Amino acid sequence: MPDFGVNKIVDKLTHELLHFFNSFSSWESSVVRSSDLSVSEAHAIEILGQFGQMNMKGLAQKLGVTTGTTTVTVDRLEKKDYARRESTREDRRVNLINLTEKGCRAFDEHHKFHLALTEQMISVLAEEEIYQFLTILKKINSEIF
Amino acid sequence: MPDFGVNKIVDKLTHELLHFFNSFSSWESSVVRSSDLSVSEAHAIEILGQFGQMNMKGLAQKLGVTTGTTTVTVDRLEKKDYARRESTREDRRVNLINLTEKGCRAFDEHHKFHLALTEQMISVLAEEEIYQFLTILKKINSEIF
DNA sequence: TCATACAATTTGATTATCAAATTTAATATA
DNA sequence: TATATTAAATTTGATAATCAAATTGTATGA
Repeated sequence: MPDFGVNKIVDKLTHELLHFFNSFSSWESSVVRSSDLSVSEAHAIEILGQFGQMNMKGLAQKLGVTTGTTTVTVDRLEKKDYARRESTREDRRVNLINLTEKGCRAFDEHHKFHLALTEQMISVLAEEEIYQFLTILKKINSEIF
Repeated sequence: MPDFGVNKIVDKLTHELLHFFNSFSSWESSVVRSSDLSVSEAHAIEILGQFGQMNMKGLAQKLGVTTGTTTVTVDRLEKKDYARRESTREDRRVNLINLTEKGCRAFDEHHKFHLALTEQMISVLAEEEIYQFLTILKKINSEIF
């Protein structure tokens, strides 16, 4: 027997999630377009800044693209001096990708925008909703994504 | 005088938001790649299915891209019979974009994935958190995005 | 009527992406 | 030890996505 109350909330939540995601997406690209970086370059810097150095495969996974695509992106980041490859002794097939100092600065710069957006979100929420939001996102991130 | 309690929660929330957004993003592209549609085509169908027919400019805005890009996307959707342009009598410059029957089916198909994802999210939340999440997203969407 | 504004398209270039093939290195096993 | 297998990264060849700027066709206000 269907529970219409629950079904309705699934629809509503889906709608709000889509709105949220699409808006976040446009916001992100407009922020990036105002910088020296392309969207995929910025995305890679964001991952590297957040998680620290990693190999091509890991970066590709985090970016959700193939390693071929990631090779191209990292090529460009190296050319522009935002990142560099470092080969490891343990396994000479592996390249560890690091942010350069310029890359770290770009990360901080970009991250400030994210912090500002979060502040904006917080400003429209009640005190307890802020903590609820954090709790909810943590649960979803750890158990689903 | 800085409030360290609040600053810390901004950082945490930003971190979780980024994780959430990036995961949602990869999820979306892997869902799309398993279909006949490209990412931008799917995105356009998603907007049209959600909001109904709209003109090129409106669609471009929702997609967060230029009208030139949108023209190309709609060209492809028309070629594949997912959407069609309809010119209006009131203003012959304007094209209203509609989903075809095939386009509507594709939207439903894709939307089912979104509903399933939302169900998954709901399944890890407590009853009251589901409503909190909806309330929070509504506030952010209406007041910020 | 005519200048201005506007919606959409086109143009020309760059960037993003994939799947598949290739290269190079590590590892297991016969 | 030789050799087959697996694995990381790159390259290749093709297509898709995107932008800014120029263009086209239409509306509208002075």
